[in-house]
Amino acid sequence: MAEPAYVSIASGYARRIRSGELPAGMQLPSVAEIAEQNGVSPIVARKTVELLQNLGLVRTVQRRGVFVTSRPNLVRVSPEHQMQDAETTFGNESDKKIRVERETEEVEADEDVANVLGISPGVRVTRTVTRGMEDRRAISISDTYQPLGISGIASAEDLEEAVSEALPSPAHAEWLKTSPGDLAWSVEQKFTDSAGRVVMASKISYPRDRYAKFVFRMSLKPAEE
Amino acid sequence: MAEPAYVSIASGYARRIRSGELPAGMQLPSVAEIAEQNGVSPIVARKTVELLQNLGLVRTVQRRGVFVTSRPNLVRVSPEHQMQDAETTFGNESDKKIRVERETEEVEADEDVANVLGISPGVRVTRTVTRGMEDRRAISISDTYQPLGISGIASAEDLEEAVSEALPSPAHAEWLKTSPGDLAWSVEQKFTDSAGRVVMASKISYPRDRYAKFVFRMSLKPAEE
DNA sequence: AAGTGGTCTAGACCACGTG
DNA sequence: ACGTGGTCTAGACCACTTG
Repeated sequence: MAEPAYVSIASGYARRIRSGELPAGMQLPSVAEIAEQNGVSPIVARKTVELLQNLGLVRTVQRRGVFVTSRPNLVRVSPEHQMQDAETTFGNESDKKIRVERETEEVEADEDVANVLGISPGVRVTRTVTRGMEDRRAISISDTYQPLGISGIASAEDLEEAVSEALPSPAHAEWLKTSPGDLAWSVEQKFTDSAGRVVMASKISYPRDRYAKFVFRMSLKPAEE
Repeated sequence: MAEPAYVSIASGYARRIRSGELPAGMQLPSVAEIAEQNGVSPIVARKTVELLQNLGLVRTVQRRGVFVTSRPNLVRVSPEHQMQDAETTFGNESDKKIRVERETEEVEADEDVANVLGISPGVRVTRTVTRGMEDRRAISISDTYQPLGISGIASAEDLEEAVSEALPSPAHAEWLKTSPGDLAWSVEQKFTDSAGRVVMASKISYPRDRYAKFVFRMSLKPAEE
């Protein structure tokens, strides 16, 4: 039960990236070159790159090459409110300019949305699409739903967030510029008020190659009653 | 830019699994059969299975086959305290018997541990290994470090958790029975007291095929000061 | 003995970005 | 025109499980 070739080759690159020998933005050898240098077939070299990609250490750009991730430690700190300003969400994590754009419209709730909000399908709700970018690269996109007449989360008392990996919706995939079949980080948020009503629900997608970790900070002190 | 074959084949299986047509525990056709049935080569059929695996819908068992995940909705609810009893951690999520075993020893802090706890390398600390299993299957393993003389988290005021995917340590991989190169969910916990001292730090690994989501619940009400 | 997943070889074509 | 990542074919061997 020896270590597969692609694991040991990837370990070498991982060590050199973590040590700083291969700095952010540097281009790695092409798949063909990795294959040649290590005496393996291209398909094994490709698995090497896939593993490094899943580890968040490199990202591949179609028809250009493999690059060391520019921001391996970008973290997403929770709680994040989709309606707050960009600086509060990402401000302390980045030195680059982050921009957020929003579009709001009134739509009829489909089955999923109705289910989350606890209303009937077809009822009209407010939908806000929020797109975040750093420089010119997409770093997030979300669909936020609220019952009509509610805006903001002032009345919210509790927040539940579920982190998973999932195939993004077509609209999310297009904004994040992910390839078909690529997974994305998915965070589903649910804000509830003291009566247990859901006042806001969001589904946020993040490109996997931009986030190394998801950080949650919480106080263990009891809330005042 | 059409959809790759392995994505569309996987979508079909995903739909049938989600609809319940393929129930939990059912064995999927073998890679060779999937290849034949869909008129593609085995390597494409294999990518199909890999995608379903990354979606958490199936899990593969070496030399036996591919099976629909038995518990696609098992969630890990935070905050989880490594020292608490198993029922509190997992109780409301499972109807099967969950067992936790612990081993505590005194060790010298290596560089990583010293760094997290804010002490010098070589200083002796308490290390607790916690292993969780459901039925006979491993569902978690963690290394918990505490400064000597502190036990429990009674003095902790804040908790920070970082979720990522990572290659598990050899000891973790062995317990979780993952193959070399397999990623695992990794949660790094840090409990700090009012003076900002780290009173407990844990690194927990979870097998990816056992957890569909990581859920965090938090109160938005201000803590009492 | 047969079947399985996991790894691997040695090729191939495509669409697209760069020089 | 060339190199790139992405996809794909048609085979192969291994270690192990199951019947």
